[in-house]
Amino acid sequence: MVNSTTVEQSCLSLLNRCKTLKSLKQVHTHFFKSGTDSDAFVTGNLILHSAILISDALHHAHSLLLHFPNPDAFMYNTLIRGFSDSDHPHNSLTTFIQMRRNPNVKPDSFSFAFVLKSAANLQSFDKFITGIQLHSQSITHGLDTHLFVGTTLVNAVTSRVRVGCINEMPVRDLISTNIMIAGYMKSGEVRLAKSLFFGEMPVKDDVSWSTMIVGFAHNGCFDEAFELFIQSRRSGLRPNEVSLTGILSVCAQAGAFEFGKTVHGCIERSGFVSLHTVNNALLDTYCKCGNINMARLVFDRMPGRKTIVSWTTMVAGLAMQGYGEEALKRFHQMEESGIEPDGITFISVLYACSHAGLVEHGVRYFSMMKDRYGIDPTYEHYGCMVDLYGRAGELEKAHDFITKMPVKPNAVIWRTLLGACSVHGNVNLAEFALNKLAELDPNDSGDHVLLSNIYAVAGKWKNVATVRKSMNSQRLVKTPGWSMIEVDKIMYSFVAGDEQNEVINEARTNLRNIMLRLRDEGGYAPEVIGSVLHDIEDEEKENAVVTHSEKLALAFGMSRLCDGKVIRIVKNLRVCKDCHTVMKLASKIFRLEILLRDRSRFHSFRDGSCSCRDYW
DNA sequence: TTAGGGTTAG
Repeated sequence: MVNSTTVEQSCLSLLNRCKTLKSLKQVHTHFFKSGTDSDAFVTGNLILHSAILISDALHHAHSLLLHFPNPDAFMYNTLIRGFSDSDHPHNSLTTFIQMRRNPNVKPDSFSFAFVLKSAANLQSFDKFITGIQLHSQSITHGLDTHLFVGTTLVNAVTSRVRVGCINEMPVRDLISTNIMIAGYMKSGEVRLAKSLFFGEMPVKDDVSWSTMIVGFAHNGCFDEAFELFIQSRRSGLRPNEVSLTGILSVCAQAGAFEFGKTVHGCIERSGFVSLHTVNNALLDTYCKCGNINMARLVFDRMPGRKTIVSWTTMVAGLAMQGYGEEALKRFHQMEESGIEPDGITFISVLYACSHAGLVEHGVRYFSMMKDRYGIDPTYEHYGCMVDLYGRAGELEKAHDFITKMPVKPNAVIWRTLLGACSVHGNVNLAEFALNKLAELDPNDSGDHVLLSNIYAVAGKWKNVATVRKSMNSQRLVKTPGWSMIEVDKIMYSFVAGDEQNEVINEARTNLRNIMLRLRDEGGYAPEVIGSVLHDIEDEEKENAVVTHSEKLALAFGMSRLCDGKVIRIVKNLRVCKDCHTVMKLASKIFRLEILLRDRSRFHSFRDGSCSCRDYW
């Protein structure tokens, strides 16, 4: 008699040799003939191989599950995970719901962890939670077939219930709890992640800490991220390759140069300085913090052969700071070193051309990408080309390029054209682009604000009023602008129209004095026309413009940072023209170096001028 | 018995 363990082991070894769906089906036929295909372990592994280990076999895994008489939790879990990485991630959620409907199966920690991850990636966390909640209610009430009963119950779901629902998990081990924290963080549920991490995890590992740290940053809570990193060090946790790249990415996102330098020191001491991943993250941090000299140093001293990520990061970093020629030089060095560029490299190359006004070069690189390297352009590449022509003021060429694109232009493409129209004041083309945007993505308030600004600059006040009215009726709210500045390794953020507090008051007081000196010594007059504030009095206009968040950050930095230090500001939106003028004047009158990272590039202000050459 | 987590280039 054959031992069942032996049968299962031989089944596994057969499956492990399968690399294609075809060979898997042959093995399946073999199982069928020997009668082992009715075994749950065998089918479970068939599903695992088709859903995860072999490409393009997910549909086969699904059909295996559908045809198996009594599928178990392992099979459902495997399929939930398989769908989460597929073209139809939503099927993870439906598979989970099917599992809940099967009275013979109970979800375990794997089920919750996998489906939560999918839900977070789909950004449908609320639907997922609501779905589970409603479903458990509907089971109790005998309404199983009506999964989503209605909005009344949806509205009744409170945070307390959400936590309760996650507590349904029968087993909660360390790994699944870590995945849940990541899921909460990705879906913006910082409070729930914190309550799990601080309240319900007596045992944490390095992944738990890292998940929290990068999760905080993902939600804009940079101070909490840095604080937790410090706490993790204090509690004796030794950093590793992944946690270091993680904290560096937090510094890069925040533009936290001082904290980044501390982490750099920690890397030098820990011996992780020889790792490519860590070096690449460090390089990116210096680029995103605007310190191109440190970035060059890290890049040039990188041990061993540089990877495509190292080269592309360097090219992108140079491009962002307006060093177009050097970015292209590095690109050619990359080619010479035998590393073949990919689509992402070309995005950086095209970006470099566009921000340095190198139109002809950009056109050549765009052709080279396809002709020499066989890379098909994506929407991002097309977007770069529209930006390239648009920035250079060749708006008709930009429009012409869009009409000749082999794919249907998306909202980003039209938005890029709209942005260019705004810079160059082309009202007709702007209206045309906005009409396209109204079809594709009508809810973006930024688009309406841009058009309204274009009308304002052209003096078309009636049109401005119409746009504002339509924004109000559609309840479109402007994205609030914020700026951050790092002082003594602490990130201070400023939001226009923020409530009063000590920091804001300090910034406001200092700002008033700064503005007076700019007016008296620099001849500053506020830029009010383009600020969509035509319907209020002049004096109010000035006040409203004056309090843009980057000005508050500047004033705060000037009062807190010692002389000679570069003022580094990070802003979430594009800098407005008036703030740009203020930064230029301030750099001259107060003999300051100001570095402003906005949504699209770096502005380096020195002695009254900016590295963007007033073009952004 | 089979499975799972945090990170780096636009």
